[in-house]
Amino acid sequence: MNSFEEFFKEQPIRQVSKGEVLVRPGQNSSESFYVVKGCLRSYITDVKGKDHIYQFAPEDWIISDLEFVKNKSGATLSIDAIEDSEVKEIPRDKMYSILDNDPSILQALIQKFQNRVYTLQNRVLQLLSYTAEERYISFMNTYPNLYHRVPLKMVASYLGVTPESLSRVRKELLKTK
Amino acid sequence: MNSFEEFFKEQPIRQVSKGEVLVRPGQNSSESFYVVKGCLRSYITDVKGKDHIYQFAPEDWIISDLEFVKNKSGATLSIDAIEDSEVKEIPRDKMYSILDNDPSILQALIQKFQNRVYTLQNRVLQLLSYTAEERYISFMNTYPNLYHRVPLKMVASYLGVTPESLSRVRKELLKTK
DNA sequence: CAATTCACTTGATATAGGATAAGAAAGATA
DNA sequence: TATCTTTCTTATCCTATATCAAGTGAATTG
Repeated sequence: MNSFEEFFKEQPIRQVSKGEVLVRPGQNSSESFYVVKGCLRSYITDVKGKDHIYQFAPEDWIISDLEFVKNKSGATLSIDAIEDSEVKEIPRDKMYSILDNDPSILQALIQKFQNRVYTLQNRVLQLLSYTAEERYISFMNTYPNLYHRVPLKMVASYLGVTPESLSRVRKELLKTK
Repeated sequence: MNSFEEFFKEQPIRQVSKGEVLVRPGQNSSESFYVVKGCLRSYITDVKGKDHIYQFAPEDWIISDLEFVKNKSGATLSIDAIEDSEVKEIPRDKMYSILDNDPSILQALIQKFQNRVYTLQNRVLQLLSYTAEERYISFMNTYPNLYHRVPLKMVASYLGVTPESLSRVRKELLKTK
């Protein structure tokens, strides 16, 4: 065993249909999911009942609420399927057992975390400095295979704008080009 | 040697004065800094010449541009001192050599990354869903020892608002309480 | 395939926060 | 202590984006 991917591949495939919820807010039997086919998303629901998408996970991505380990307070992550999907899942405790002592696996995980941090950092900096239009363009460039596949309103939720605004942004872009 | 902290502690202390720049945009001899005394910050300067603070590092924090390893595009990280400070520094290659093969150090680093991701995630979710006022309150709660020590305009830059707006927010808060 | 729900667009109006400008306060320097 | 510089505040005006409200089209489902 020398990688997560291999570990995931050993797991049986689980079919999930569009709309199916895999992780619920507050639930603490959390898992990681490797997406074989389809697309998942993770998101929080704020106090006003509005969703904010934290991450999309199309084919070959791993998604989890691992990052919420330390979470004491309100923020509650959910994961659901936005397309009919096939996933392989690993419960958290099993996940940790993989990590035990093999330096090469640990190194690989560090690499993954570094990528994660890099991505998040870019998102923070874009949220701090970009307009809605700039963020949308950046999203299309960064995820060229995703933006036409995910409903506009979810892209809006990921970018931190309303669907109405994003619709207008898109209209403007079509005009200009 | 079983922790970063120990490794840092072995290094000699370097004095830096307020305003001194430790890492310049584009420079690739990057280092990590452990802050013994004072406070550093990392930030990018966007195309319009505006600073956006990515992180503060008061006593006992480690700050680096490690996270910018993969950065190809325009964004350029800088690190400077916002108070007269004392730091211990480790160049990147030395940093990597520490990580070589000791699982316990690797585990510790993974833990650090997990915390980092958790923090960044919270920041993303707050930027997506909070008003300027809510972000300011959250900042004060999260960093109670920092907000009164860092100039308001830097807090504003960290939160993604103008100093003028933050000043107004603060005024409102004083009224309401 | 009719019905119902969901996704997207468009328009009118409202608002949080930005930009600009100027002054007050507080620190730094000489 | 006086001068210079930086930080913070306050006021006015302005813009990007939100909100509210319909309407249209597309997709799912009975």
